[in-house]
Amino acid sequence: MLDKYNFKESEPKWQEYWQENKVYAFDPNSEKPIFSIDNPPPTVSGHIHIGHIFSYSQSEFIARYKRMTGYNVFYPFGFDNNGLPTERLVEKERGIRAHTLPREEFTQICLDVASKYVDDYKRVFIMAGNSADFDLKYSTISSEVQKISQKSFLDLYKKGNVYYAQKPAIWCTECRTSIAQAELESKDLESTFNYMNFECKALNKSIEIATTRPEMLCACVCVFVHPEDERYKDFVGQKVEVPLYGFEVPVLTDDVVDKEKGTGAVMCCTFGDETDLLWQEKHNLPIKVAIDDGGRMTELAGKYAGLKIKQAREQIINDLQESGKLIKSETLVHAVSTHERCGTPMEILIKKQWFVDLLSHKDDFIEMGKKVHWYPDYMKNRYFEWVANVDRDWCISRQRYFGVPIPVWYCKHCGQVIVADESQLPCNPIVDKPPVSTCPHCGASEFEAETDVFDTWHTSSVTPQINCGWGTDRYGKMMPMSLRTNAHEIIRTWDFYTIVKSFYHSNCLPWENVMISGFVLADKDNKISKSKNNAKFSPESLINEKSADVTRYWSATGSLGKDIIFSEGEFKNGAKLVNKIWNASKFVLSFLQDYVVKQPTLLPIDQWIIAKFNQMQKSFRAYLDKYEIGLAMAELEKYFWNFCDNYIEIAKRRLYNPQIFGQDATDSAKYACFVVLKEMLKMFAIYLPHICEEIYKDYFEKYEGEISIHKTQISYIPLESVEDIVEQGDAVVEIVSSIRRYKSENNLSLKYEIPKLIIKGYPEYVRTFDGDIKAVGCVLDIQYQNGDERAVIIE
RNA sequence: GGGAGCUUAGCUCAGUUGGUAGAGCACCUGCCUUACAAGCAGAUGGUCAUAGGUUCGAGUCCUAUAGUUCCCACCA
Repeated sequence: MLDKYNFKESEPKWQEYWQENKVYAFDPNSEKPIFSIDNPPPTVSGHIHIGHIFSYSQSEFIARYKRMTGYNVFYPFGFDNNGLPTERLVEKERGIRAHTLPREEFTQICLDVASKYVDDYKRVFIMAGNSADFDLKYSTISSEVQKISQKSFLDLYKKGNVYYAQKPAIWCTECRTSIAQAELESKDLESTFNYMNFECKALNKSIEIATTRPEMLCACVCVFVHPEDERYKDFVGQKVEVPLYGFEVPVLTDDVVDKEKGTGAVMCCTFGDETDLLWQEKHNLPIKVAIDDGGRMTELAGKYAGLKIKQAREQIINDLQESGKLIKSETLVHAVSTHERCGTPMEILIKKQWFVDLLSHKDDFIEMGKKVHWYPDYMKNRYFEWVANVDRDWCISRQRYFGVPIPVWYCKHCGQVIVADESQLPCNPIVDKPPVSTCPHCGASEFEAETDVFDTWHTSSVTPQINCGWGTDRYGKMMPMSLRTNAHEIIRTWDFYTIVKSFYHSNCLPWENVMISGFVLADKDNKISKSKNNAKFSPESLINEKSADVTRYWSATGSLGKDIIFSEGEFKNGAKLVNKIWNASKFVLSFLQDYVVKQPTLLPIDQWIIAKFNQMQKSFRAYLDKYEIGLAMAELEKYFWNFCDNYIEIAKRRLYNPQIFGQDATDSAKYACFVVLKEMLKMFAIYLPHICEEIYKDYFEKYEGEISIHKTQISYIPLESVEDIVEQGDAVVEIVSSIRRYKSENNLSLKYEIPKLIIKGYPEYVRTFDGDIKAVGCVLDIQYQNGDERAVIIE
């Protein structure tokens, strides 16, 4: 072995080796039980960040653990490179707007940009030592995946779980598309509460209303007051005049109105917000469209037509003020639902859209959620709460360009929906022909292609179907998958929609277990955001500077499901550990050149270190079986430092001096060192795959026979030992510790030889270790005495 | 407004079923000891957020309170 470990040389070398030799490949012909992981396809929306490394490493540890404990691990790697996130990336990077370009041209640019990013993502994940099987790579824009996504739609259509309807949908005026409830993000925005009078001619008095959206005045359909509000009793049933526009609207009552809010009288516009929507349906109010797809005022707004919402609002407030109609305007901060991708406040527009029925099966989704094992368990609450709060069906059509096409045509004559035939998939209705030549409903023969594409989640919600080969024999055998891994922010989207799809398609769970990871925070309060562009947190610079192993070590120090603070200290500990593993291995192996493995009669202290190893591994496995990667590593680490600081110290005199202690004693130490180091390295290989491979390839390969440490199996060390050997050895460490304390307190060198030591109150078996205590404690003579309390007396 | 997590040493956090408070880092002391000074040994340091309760016994279980973070709702 070399003197110093150089990760800069070692890490790329082994990464290449693993890829070339397909060390992590899934074996479809293996007899071993399958452990399948539904690994999240990262959204191709920009550069990979440290949060990716953190959460992907955590689930990757599980893949390695399962691989090394008897499973045939199915660990694919996908990339979510279609849809709005990718479009936004392309628009930003190229400085273009999708709707200003011909569709084909824009799609081609998206494909080019996405493939560049996919390659880059893959490169960085490999740099981080990720052990996914990249031969199982999928991309959500590929034709294979499009086929499954469209098949999912056809299946839902056949089963009546998806429908086409013209109804109010959540709309993003920036992205010019409908979006789903799950894509909304609540944001506190500053706004103004504007008070104005609606005049009632019949009563010759005015009703005062307050609104944050005065630009919607033109779409006002009525004014609501609370039925028991004494102030406005007279107005109920009367008509009032809308300021600036002059048309009249009725005053109605509804108990949703909050008497305390604003003036207690509220104008209802179609649609200013979701309450308006509720009222419109309940009171069957007329619909007036004030805002268009791109967020500009329509003709309805009169002189404000063509203005952006914000501009129109400013101008109308101005006009109200000038005409003396504005009573007052107060600033306030209120929660506004915005599109999570761009931060634009949502609007409600009536459009024809495709919806997946969620509302009639909420109970089933809850039941499914109960059958899944969530790690950590409390994270399931987020799922249940979300499902309980879902109040609209899932709108899956997007008026965008770069995505999976909705495989549908409409009869130009009667509007009949014609869906593609499964044999046509993947299908692009703009190019392809419908499966019928005449409309089955009216017999007409002209059709209009659907130009919308699917919501990206419509595709990513079928990753289990993609992974398990939906439609092939494999599917039945592989579903449900063993494990889904993701961070907590997409429980309500990815996890939820995946459960919905598996319920509708196969009435089975998509996976048995879900492992949730946290986020990386820069400090106690701050997320590491892309906008801050903090270079020191970039995965590449961390890996280049600190090594992939150390970066992985830091990922492992996180607790399951919890956010982690970026900590220099943990990187330091990781670097120390890697260094120590190297030095300890180098030292131990220097005594084991040309070693021939044979199990000798083991000395008690050698039995002790092996027995402790088995004990540690048991708890290590128990933690990993619960996905507690950090606690498992801590167990291993603790054992390792004990091995170095106590066991090696005791064993090394035998290794150095076979002529004094005899061949049997030396063989016993050699065997224990050999076997413990080998098995420890395998366990460390889960977390620190590079350095462990380096040592394995240099030394242990010839004993194990596998071409990589990552193809070996973690195992217990066979041992026939006396009872209580762990307690016995621990007692020895305790005594040695007392001697060390004495020397430290008396400023003595640790090699100072203590002339006489009296050990009181320890069990008889301690005498067995007489030689070990003498050697490591540097004691010349030991006497044993009985006693009630344990004591170590130095004379 | 509803829900969840967290609150333990100066810092970052462990603490499985209740049984004498733990680790790492930092700080301090000592040690060149024939793998490693990027090392080793040791010391200091905590009313386990607060208040009640259950119990022979509570960091752990129950109830309330406070602080904090997150999720959801609140958009007139």
